[in-house]
Amino acid sequence: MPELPEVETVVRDLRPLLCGQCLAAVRTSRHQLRQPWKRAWVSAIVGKRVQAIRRRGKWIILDLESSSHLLVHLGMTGRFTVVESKIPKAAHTHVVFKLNEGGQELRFADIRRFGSVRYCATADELNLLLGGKLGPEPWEMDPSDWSQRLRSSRRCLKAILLDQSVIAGVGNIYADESLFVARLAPKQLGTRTTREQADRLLSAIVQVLDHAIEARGSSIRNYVGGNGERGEYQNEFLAYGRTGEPCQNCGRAIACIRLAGRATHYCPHCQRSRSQRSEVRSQRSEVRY
DNA sequence: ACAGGATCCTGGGGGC
DNA sequence: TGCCCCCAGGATCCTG
Repeated sequence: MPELPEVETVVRDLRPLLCGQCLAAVRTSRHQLRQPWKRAWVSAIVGKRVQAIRRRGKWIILDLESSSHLLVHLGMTGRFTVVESKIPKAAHTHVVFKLNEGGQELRFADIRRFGSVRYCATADELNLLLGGKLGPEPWEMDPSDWSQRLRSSRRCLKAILLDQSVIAGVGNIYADESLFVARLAPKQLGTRTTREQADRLLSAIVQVLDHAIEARGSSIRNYVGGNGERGEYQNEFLAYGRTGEPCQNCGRAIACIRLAGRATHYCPHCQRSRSQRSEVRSQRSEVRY
């Protein structure tokens, strides 16, 4: 499931392989992706050089000559890799860009077709697609702005973390991991978040993402980096996918509930909300007196 | 206005 | 062994 660390890994892998290369030909499969491929894009792309490759949230942006762009999203099962042209195409390969040097191809494969590849003729078109609907990158988030964003939402923290217009790049895995590190309840409402908790959560997000990028992201099912290598962060999960296993802080079992339509893993003891803590305190005092 | 749910899609795993 | 059903979840659309 490619989230920010996986997308960042793909971009870092592809950068030395793509920058300066010319896209010499484009082939597409007959299966349409989420964003239908337009035939006119082929002639617009062919012959253009890749000037840069970068990431914004979970989106991959290839900057092409004459201020045009390729915008790629890996969805759930997308793979964006450079491979030797002679290697047979994997199943579910939907778009292939032939590179002018080295006998290689840039291939986009996606089993579930939740991903997308599209062409933007101008920077304005790209900004229109991404600009309005993506919040700041976690490293660039202003802490007081972040606190404000949390406190003005009546949604639970888990739902807010998944909202790309609030903070860009966090998905289900890193939302659970960040909330665990910050020791905050996924169910806690944004409006009930203190400034101290907001600071704690933002540091946890940055810490978890930095660590995951170092490990080349998490390979759960299909994900591989731009060079085809898997990630290793799945071996370091503290909460995600560890239902029933002991919490590394307190030893109690990690629970799994459904929040914002997503499986949510957390420690019911370490990640209690303030109201839950005071409930426990009053129960204890009842027992004592 | 906002929150939550349904939808798209395929492979893998569990149950029978 | 084989079949059916459910689950995984990012973005977007729909509903209350």
